[in-house]
Amino acid sequence: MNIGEAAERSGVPAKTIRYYESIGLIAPAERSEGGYRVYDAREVETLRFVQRARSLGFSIEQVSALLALWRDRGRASADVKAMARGQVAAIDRKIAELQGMRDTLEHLIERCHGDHRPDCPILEDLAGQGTGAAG
Amino acid sequence: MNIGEAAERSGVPAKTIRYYESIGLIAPAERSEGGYRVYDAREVETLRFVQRARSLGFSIEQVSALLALWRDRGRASADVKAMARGQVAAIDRKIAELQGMRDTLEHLIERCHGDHRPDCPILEDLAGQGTGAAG
DNA sequence: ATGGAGCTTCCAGTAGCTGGAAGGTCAAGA
DNA sequence: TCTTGACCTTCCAGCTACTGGAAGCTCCAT
Repeated sequence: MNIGEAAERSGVPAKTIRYYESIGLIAPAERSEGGYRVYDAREVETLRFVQRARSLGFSIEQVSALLALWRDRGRASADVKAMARGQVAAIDRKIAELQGMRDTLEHLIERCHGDHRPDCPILEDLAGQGTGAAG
Repeated sequence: MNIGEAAERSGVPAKTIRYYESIGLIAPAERSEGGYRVYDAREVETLRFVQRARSLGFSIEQVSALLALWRDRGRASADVKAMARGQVAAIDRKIAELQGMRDTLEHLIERCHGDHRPDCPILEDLAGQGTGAAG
């Protein structure tokens, strides 16, 4: 199949497939006589794997490592589990950071009249604090 | 004061101050005879404002709007409040997305032995699912 | 032969900086 | 006066992970 169909079946846009190939995340596809990239079911499966891992927040580099583990039939599941745990920890840090921002903003919003008057604790806070308190 | 001191006092790196100037977020600084940028307390205050707003997750474009509101002594606080509410909503969306990722990963981790054996539900899931379930 | 969908490569742009090179300025010390 | 070195200047490149678009080639149906 051509790249368009592979894109449709894997959920990875054609443009992105070429990009993944260009950075070496996936192997260069075979080419037809006319120079078109040709894919089979196996490669679509790989693309799906990449897609799913990306949607779970793994970076390209992490996906590359996961792909290697996936292809290594003899690998220890502990390796994969450790990566997943690391990813959960990273996500937790991001969530905590966002929560901090959120709480600060919420607090400011509560104290802001939100009417036609110019008094606004939100701006006053932004102006008054030196370093960020949310991260 | 020179850019180094302004950076130290505001918490915004010198490099970033120049960047902010280059994109028009802040006004071009005065220059000394030798061509050095010169700052006063007022500009440091502006930089702090920017720093704080950025740390709360506002985009450069949003910060630009907030700066305009801040400088407009007659503005209605409702405008600011609306922006802050929008920002909270955006943060909430991001948190929800991350929570989804987190929960999926946590679930997979629970089912993974994490030992020397190659069986790993994490990889199996990544390979088996078509489209992402976390976003 | 022709039209159009789909493919190719390559360049540029997105957000928000950050690092580094090459060189100018300034104040202190010998 | 000269030198040293910290600090400043501009400009270019690179980071993540794509995405859009231009110019041109291929393939298939009519």
